[in-house]
Amino acid sequence: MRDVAALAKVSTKTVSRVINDLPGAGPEVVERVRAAARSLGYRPNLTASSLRRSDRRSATIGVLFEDLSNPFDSALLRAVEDRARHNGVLVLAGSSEDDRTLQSELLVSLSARRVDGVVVMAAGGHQDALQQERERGTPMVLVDRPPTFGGTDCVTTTNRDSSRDAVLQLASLGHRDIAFLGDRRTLWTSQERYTGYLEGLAQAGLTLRDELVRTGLHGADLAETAATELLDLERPPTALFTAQNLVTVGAMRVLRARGLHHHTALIGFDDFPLADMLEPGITVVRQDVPGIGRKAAELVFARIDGDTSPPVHAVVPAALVQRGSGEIRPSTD
Amino acid sequence: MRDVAALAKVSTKTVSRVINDLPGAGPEVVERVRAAARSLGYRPNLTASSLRRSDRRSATIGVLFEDLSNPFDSALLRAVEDRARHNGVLVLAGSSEDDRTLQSELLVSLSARRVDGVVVMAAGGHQDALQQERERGTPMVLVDRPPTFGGTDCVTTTNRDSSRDAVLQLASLGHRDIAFLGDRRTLWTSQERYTGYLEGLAQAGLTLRDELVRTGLHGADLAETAATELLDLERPPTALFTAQNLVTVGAMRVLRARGLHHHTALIGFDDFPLADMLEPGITVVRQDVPGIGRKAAELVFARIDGDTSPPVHAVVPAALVQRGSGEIRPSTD
DNA sequence: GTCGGTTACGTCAACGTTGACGTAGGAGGA
DNA sequence: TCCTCCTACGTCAACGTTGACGTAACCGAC
Repeated sequence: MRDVAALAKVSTKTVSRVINDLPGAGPEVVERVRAAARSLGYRPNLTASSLRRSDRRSATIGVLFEDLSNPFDSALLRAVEDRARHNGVLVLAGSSEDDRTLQSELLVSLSARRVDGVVVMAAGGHQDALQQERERGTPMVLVDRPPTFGGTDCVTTTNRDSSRDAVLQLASLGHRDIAFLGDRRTLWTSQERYTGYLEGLAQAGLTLRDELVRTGLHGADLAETAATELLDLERPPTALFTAQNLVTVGAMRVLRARGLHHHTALIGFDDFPLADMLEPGITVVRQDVPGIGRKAAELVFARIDGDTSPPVHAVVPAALVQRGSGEIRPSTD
Repeated sequence: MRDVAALAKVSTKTVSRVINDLPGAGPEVVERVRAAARSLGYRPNLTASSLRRSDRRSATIGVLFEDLSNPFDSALLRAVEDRARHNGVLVLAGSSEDDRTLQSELLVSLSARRVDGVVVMAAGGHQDALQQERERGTPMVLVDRPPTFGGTDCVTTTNRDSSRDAVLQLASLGHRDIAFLGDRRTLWTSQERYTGYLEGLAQAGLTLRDELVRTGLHGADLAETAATELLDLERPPTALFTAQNLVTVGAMRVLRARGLHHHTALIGFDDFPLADMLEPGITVVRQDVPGIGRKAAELVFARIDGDTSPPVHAVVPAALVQRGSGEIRPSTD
């Protein structure tokens, strides 16, 4: 910047004015400075600028999801990114791997870089680190899972209602033995979906069979094992409700391996690519992922802009997408 | 920091020493400073620190891919992120949407934040903005597509060789009419895969039928149209080589709609989730995405650490994964 | 002609941190 | 005893930028 000022024979302050399109620079000087900046390949230093400016904004937000390579997470990231770009804001992204220690470290890293706000998919268990960061004043929005502490916005989907609807659809087709396969119980979404499952059973007048409930299935492999065990029961389920997409994939693998994919009904929570291309197509509860991301980004930016209205828990509706697997009737033998 | 210093009754410089674990602070003082920092909730400001430090590192790198919600891109991002975390480095991520203007703007944004280096999936067409940034001294590694300018590392896969192998496999099964469906011709990968296709045909002693080549298929919809047209030919292809994953999906949809998925062979470039769950499973050329990401990250970090050896073009081998669709023989009617 | 107002600059200090360097006090050796 | 060296601090300035404020020149109005 000093070099540009010297070359254009003005003060650095005037260069600053030109760069930021502030008034107080004559047209001729503006042109001279622009030319000098171009010829020297000058790039303003945003970090220095934000250090000095009164608003102290870094025009950067942090995004802390479980696994950026997961389609759900990456679609969410993309939605947040689009909204951020719209505001001239860049995104620092990290994967917490659902590990509180790692999440906490990443949060400190983001904080050290003075991000203007964060969008977090909270790791399971206590949220002390998140709460602490929030209490330091960092604008924060939780996605997918709500905070266990107060004063913080979040965006989730209709986990319970949509799960209930899925179970009700299976029941209405005549299924009486509907299994629940869920992710780790520490996850709020898992619990909600399980509650929805229970509500669905109750509403349909079905009684819960405990041995048809398998949880703690983190990853497709564990889901495969669980599905295998379920199908080996003396009275196996005629329908499966899988409460997470990797679990759905694991269950599908087993059904397919046993040639049951046209006989055992399956509804999964969370859509996944090509679910429509399988035979049968997989009926799923589809979350509005871009909608969730957009909403989350809108909330952070509103808070960053000083919105002090009471915290919001936005719920973005999910929809049941019928593709075949969830419309299979129980075998009549 | 001043507050911490005041509370611990030392100078800010001593606080700095304690925070950075530098020698020159007595054990008692260290403890006092630590306690003060804790009680005040002090967080060092990395941007101010990097402004002042001599190495001028921001401990942040930029990642500029085409679309972060694309599974290929997000898997790559994750691999880079893992390697970065290992170095205590955070990742600023952006989607260029294969738009040079947008890519250039994002590059300027990254540069303004003084990232230590960038990993870029170059947008199609000229690479003036990339070259300019590179010439400013920013460590840069291109992934998926090589630079059109010199002095820059890149990591790609065996586009040509693997495409040739795919075509040779189809030819060895007896296919003589093998179609090529490719993405936009401005993309280097598209061109390479097409060249591999030509080499395969030549090596198998087959002659190229121009009407079996369709390119410029950006997205599954265009691929569907092209596949439909191909199958409507008087002498339709008995095998398809689809050179990008969305193109593969589009082609699959059409084959399925026409009931040809067990009769027309299909090999796609790039794996995608659940390709093994379809009927038939889709034979693909699978890139080693984590390997590419890891290598790219290693290269940037080496350059950031001052490695001045000649630029490298790393080639990470892809593998043909046989799942059924690529092993279909031509109908004998 | 004088005055208030505006425009187009410049000067200075500060944002939070650290490199360079200074200094006081104690340990150790000749 | 005196000098040297080391340790444990502190002081100062600077990184690149901008807010606050100053100032010189010019304009129009009375």
